[in-house]
Formats: sequence, structure tokens, C-alpha cells
Amino acid sequence: MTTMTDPEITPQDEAARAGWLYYVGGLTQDQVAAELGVSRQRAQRLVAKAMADGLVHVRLEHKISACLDLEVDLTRRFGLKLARVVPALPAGLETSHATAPAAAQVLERYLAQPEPLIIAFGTGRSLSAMASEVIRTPHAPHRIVSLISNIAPDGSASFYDVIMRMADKLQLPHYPMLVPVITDTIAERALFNALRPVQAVMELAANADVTFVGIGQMNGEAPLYKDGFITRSQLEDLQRAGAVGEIVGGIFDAEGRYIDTETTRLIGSFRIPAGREKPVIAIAAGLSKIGAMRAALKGQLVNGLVTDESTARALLA
Amino acid sequence: MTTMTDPEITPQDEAARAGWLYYVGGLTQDQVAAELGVSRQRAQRLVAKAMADGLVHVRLEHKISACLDLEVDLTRRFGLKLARVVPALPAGLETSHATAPAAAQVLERYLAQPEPLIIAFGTGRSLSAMASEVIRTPHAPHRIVSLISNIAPDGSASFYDVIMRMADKLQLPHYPMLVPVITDTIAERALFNALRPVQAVMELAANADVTFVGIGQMNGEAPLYKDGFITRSQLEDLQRAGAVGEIVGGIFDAEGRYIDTETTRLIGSFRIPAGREKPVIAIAAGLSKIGAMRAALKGQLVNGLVTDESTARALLA
DNA sequence: TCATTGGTTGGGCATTTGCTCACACTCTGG
DNA sequence: CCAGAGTGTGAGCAAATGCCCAACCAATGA
Repeated sequence: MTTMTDPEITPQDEAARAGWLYYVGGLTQDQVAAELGVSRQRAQRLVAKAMADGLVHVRLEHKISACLDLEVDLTRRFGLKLARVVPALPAGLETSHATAPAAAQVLERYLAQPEPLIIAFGTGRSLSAMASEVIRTPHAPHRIVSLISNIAPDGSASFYDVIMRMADKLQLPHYPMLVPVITDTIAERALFNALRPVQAVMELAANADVTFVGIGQMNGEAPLYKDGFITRSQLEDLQRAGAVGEIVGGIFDAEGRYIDTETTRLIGSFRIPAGREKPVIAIAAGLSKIGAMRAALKGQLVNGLVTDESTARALLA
Repeated sequence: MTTMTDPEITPQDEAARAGWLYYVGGLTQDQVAAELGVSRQRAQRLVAKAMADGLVHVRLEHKISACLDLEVDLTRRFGLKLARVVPALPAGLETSHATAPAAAQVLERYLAQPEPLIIAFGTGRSLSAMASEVIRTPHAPHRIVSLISNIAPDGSASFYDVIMRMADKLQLPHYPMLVPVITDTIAERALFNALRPVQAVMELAANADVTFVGIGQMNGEAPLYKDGFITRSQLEDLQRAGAVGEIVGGIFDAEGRYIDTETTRLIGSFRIPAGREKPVIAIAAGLSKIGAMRAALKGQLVNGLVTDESTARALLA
């Protein structure tokens, strides 16, 4: 109807409006087009853009009883404070896609709290997907801190810049980890650790009220290796030392005990202590991660878990 | 794949799973059908059921700048603590449908708070729609209290049993208002008011940390009249006394001052005091309500508003 | 036992939607 | 001023979806 060419309307505005009419209003794309005074194709493109830009968030209210049962079982078996199990998507699909909305919901519960919290994040696909799903919360009083940087030894940044996207979305003060994931020498690492801002970040991380991390496997698919943070020989060195998994660069064996090798001493992230009192929530799913996840749970490196149905079953088997 | 006839799976479970695969997983209905081992038609029915049962919740992240501007304007003009404006749906559609998701989001922010709150609710279409949209929050420590009952003089209950649905959904202790909306005589009303449980509910209502209400107009479309709570002659009596609107049965004039007539003295609800410090959030939209809404804002009967774009514009005009 | 009824299932069809392709328009550099 | 690259637009079509209808099944009552 109103087809005045306001100077203020951004493309996102249009997309959001189209998405609103379509998803919330339940109009057909023809009707949306008529309402906005554009062609049907354009309406369809706007709706698609709204979805692609992550403006549209879909959540399910109902907990499927099978998943609920698994949550209870996981909580008991591993002494967790929190377990969320989502239905599995058919094999082949990106698993992080499935856990992300549930993880976002967990995070939002913390974000909604009125007292200021320190919220710590790792990196990785799962966390990145969670960041996309979080709905923006206005003026929350929290601070967010990164437990690991995303800078590879060659200086390039991996895609999963969780903390920046989170900070951008939530408008919160944020403290990135300045130490590179891995340095060349122990001396260099020590140099970084001596920096004031680094110490401040470590201090914040140690006092985080809640921590969200992914869990990385240490087989050939290891994210640390795949994303170019460690070399193949370093990976093999770690595997020989019994590494089965990794949480923000802290590498542990099948019992969930951190291991210590030449390579681990070069890794510059905050090491989450085992058996923490404050919530440490892992977001992880996928059969290839089972070993790493079971070890992390056994070693009490995490006390909360967001995963999917098939992974939960495998963990309990 | 797994077509075992588990005894535990309810129809809702199936619907939820289908909805999950479809909406979150982004599968086509054919794929959902294959995954669940049912026919495509059944899959389509399950997905539709998931939607119809309100299992699927869609929210938009982006605030359309036009709406944001209106929020700011409303806040300034009427001294509000909170204003939320959603894009308008084309004329003719149920307006409460549009405001509901936004209102639910506001409510969820309170529900997520860890300290126990007293949350008070009115009734009506808008609140009822909000209740449908709220996503279940596990073991929150709050109590919810009703400000007005939904029992008509003939003993029948109106559909909008907000507090019961809310309590059911959120598993919270709830305190329904026992006094009928309107009694036959002042003596009868006094009798009700003397009851211990009624006094307890009034006490809770007075101490509510946050209050959600609808706003009713007092023209021929008045909800109080339409839903059979007051007779035509009572409506006319009120109109003669200058009534333009109503909040949980508290009837006010164009300046937002509560009015006092034979009829109002029979109404048995909690009267929200003007200029309350704690948030009192109205959820209302629609051109027919403009007069009532403007009056309520003028009289500071509410200090928060969730409405839609066209209503907001009309209010500011 | 059998007919009736209420509800569920799958087939078929009209509508809606996603996508590709060719074209137009604009912006930039020669 | 023109050529070329890149972005955006509308037409058309195949796939996906929603919906109606006839058939089927289970339960009830005569």
C-alpha cells in the first residue's frame, strides 16, 4: 500500500517485513508482494533473504518424550547439571545445525538474567551456529570472554569468530583471547602470557559464571588439524600421547585427563579445570565425536551437554 | 528408519518430530515422510498438526527501523518503560496474532529471571494469544496470579482462560481470581471480597513484580459486553458515565481516570492503581481500541505497551 | 453377526514456491 | 561516449505443498 520511497528503509528492513508477513502473518508470497507493492519474485527473494540472513528463528515447543528420556539418562549417568537432547537429523546433514537452536535457548536463559554475568565461549562450528541462532537481547549487563583465539600460526583467522559475532549481536563488552592458538616456541608463548590484557582475559575466564564450549575429536578429522592450527606431525605426536579429544585447545586422553606434550605446551588458550562448580556447557554432536565426548564427560571437564538424539544414544550405549 | 511401534510415542511426539525435521532440519515433506517411515500425506498432516498445536514458534530477529522509531516515539510521548511495536498485518487479520510473539518474548524475559517473581495477568484475546506463543520454561520459581476471573454471571467461562493455560504451560503455582467478573449485588460482592483466598489473591496482585493486561474498548464492540459479562443496559450506563476503556474490569474515562457507577461497584477484579512503579504492560492493537489505549496511557494506568505499527501511528497522531 | 458411525489413510489435483535463465540496468574504466 | 562486468528483475517451469474426496478400519449398538 504505502509505496513511498522512504530514504531510511534498508534492504534488511524490507526483508524483515516480508519475512514477518510471510512467517508470522501467514500470508502467501503473492499477498506479501501485494502488501509491499512489489512483484511476487521480489517478495520470494525477500523472504528467502530474511531466512538466509538468519532473521527468522524457528523453535519447537514440545519436547519429544524419547529425547526427554535421554536427557534424564545423560544427567544421571554423567552427573550433569544440564542436558539437552534434540531430535537427530538424517545422516549427512550438518549436525551443528540441529543443536544450535537448543544451545541458543540455553544461552538466552543466562543472557536474560538481570545480574551481570561473565560468559565464556570457545570456538568451532557448533558455537558459531549457536551464535547465529541467538536472538538479540537488548542492553544486557554481561561481559563475554573468549577462551581461545582463532588465529592460525600463519596469521589467518578461521571462520568461526564466535565472540565477535556474539558481541556484535548482543552489544556486549567482549574480551578476545589475544594469544595465538599455537605459538612456535615456549618462550614466545610465555611472552604472550605475560601481557597485561592476556592476564586480564585469563582472569575473567577463570571467573566465568557460565562457559560454552565445543568438543573436538583428535582423529584425522580433528578440527585443530583441519583448520590448520596444528600440523599433521603435531597431531600424530598428540595421538601417540593418547589424545582423544580437545576442549578449547586443552587436549585430553580417553579418561578425560589433560595431557602434556611438547605440542600442548605451545597452545595458548585458557584451560578449563576439571570438576568446575559453575556451568560448563558443551555443544557437540556427531558420531565421530563420541570418543572425545565420552572422555570429556568422564573427566568432568564439562557439566552440561547439548547434543542430538543419536549421539546421546551412542554415549549411553 | 526405526519403525518399531514403541508404546511410548504420543501423536504429539510424532508431530513434534515431523515439525522438527521440517522446520529446523529444513527437510522436504517427502524426506520427512521417508525419515519417519510414513506416507507423504501423513507427514504433511503431522507438520500441519505441529503448527496447529502451537508447537512451532517463529520469531524475527530484526527490528524494522520504522517500528523502532515508533517505539522510541511512544516511549517519549507517554513516558513508558517499555514499548514494542510489530509490523502491522494487512487489515482484516486478527491483530492479536501479530502482537502475541512479541509479547511472549517480553514475558519470557521475566520468566527467565532466577529470583522468584509474582507475575499478574488479565484476560482477553491478546493475552490468550500471548499464552499460546510462550515457550515453556522449565522449573522457574515464579508465581502467577490472575487479576480478573473469566466467569460470566450465568456461570459460563469465557474461552480466554489465560492463567490456567499459562500455569499449565509453565508449571507454575497459580492463583486464579475467584470473584466473578460481575456480581448481582454489592452485598454479594462484599461477601466474596471477605473470603480469605480472595484477599490473598488481591494481596499478591498488589505486589506483582510485573503485570500483563489487555485494554478493552467500551463502544459497541466492548469485550466485556461481547463476552456476556455485562448487559447492554449496563454498557450504556457506563458509556453515559464517560467510559472509553477498561483494564481488567477497571473502567476509565477519556482522561484515564477510573470511573465509579452502580455498575462498576459490582465488578470484582483487582484495580490496577495509576502510576505504578512496577511494570504494567498492556498488549493491545487495533484501530477500535485507539481511544481506550490513549486514555490508559494518559492516565498512566500502564507503563509498557506492545502494539502494532498502525496502532502506534494512530496513537502518536 | 452385521450395519452404522466416526475417524483415519492415501490418491489426485490445484495452488504455491524455489529456481534458473535471459535480459536490462548501472557502474566503472578506457 | 562506449564496452564490459556485475547486480538486479521478471518470465517460465519443475518441485513441493495444501486440500478435497473416496476408501478403509475400528468401535459401537441392535
